[in-house]
Amino acid sequence: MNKMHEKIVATATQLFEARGINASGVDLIIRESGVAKATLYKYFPSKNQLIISYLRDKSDRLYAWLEENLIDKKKDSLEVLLALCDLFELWITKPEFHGLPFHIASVEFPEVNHPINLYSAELSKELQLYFSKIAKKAGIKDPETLGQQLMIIFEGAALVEGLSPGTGAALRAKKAAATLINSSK
Amino acid sequence: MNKMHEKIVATATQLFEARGINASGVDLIIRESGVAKATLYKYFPSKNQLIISYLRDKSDRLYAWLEENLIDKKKDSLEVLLALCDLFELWITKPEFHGLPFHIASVEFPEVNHPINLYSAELSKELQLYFSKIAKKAGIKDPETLGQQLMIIFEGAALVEGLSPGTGAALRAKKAAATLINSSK
DNA sequence: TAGTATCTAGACAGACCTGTTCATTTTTAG
DNA sequence: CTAAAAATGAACAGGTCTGTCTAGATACTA
Repeated sequence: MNKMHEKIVATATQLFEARGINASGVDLIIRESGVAKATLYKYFPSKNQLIISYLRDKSDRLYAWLEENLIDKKKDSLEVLLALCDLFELWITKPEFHGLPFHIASVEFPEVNHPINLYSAELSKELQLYFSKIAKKAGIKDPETLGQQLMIIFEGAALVEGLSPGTGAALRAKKAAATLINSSK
Repeated sequence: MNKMHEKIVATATQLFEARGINASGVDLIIRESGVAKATLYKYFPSKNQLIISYLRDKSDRLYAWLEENLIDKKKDSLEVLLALCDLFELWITKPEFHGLPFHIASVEFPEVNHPINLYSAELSKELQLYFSKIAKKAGIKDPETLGQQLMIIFEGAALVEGLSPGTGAALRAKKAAATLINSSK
């Protein structure tokens, strides 16, 4: 895509995840990215639009990373579902992980009709659908239920891992997920 | 306690949960509570202290409500653990529920050394301990693991319920919790 | 009723926020 | 090489934020 666009999103991503979205002002973003304010406002008509671009970008990258790592799995087996859980455990224990972006955004913009809250809800549903789709392919009886349950577990794990790092939350979440998958065959 | 203190915390609670913590300025809190700014700053030397009082108060009320509703359960049985899950499902589906307070606070103040982030982590550990304690009394083999897993599930459910209301997240979380409890006997 | 402690309204400082504008410089393309 | 397009830096407007301070009204206590 566009070089400036990318640079701004990359810098915003860093700042949003390190300091929070509301705590990362436009002046800080332009200083850190070395871009003029008028340029930022050329590519993003408002800070809200920049936040939405950041959320979209993070989701895209997550799905790309998941697909890349699931490519060699049999698409219609429990194996792929368990591999997905492994990947989530890996993802949320990475040192650079800072919580599910759309979830953080929905907390920072809690008003139900705020565009960022609405978009966060969309991304959340998207992720839930992704889980359910893979559960269905794996032959799970009620894939929608299991899909949502797995998402609940990993969202919770992301939270607890962030709040109490090093207490094994991600690993225990994965084990809980495995138990649940086995009970849902 | 003190009347002013209570009134300020009550108003702050309402605003924090409806609009977010950072979006609820001191000026708004005093206007809504009908208290002078100097009075607020007499009881709370800073807004941070008010936030911490709010977090403490919410936790206290939660534990009091849980204890009150668990009082007639046999303290050393699976029954009490399942009742606890029932109560959490009930709690997070209440219309006035707006997410786990300490979790929201930790997202709004993500810097790891910020006093509110530190206090949120404390409250999170407190809740995990509460789960583990009850799991232990219920005779669970590894109560610490199950305690954390249950907390992960209900934190996740609180999130998903908030982000996608009406999709049955809380109920499915409770069923997942029951499955997990049965596998941990 | 007198005196003390408490609360009130409001102005104020100093910092930060988003978004706009404009003259100047740099980059790009033919 | 030249002309158009893009990016820069800086100032500006209008608003918000936390926290301080003061002068006067109100409430409690003895």
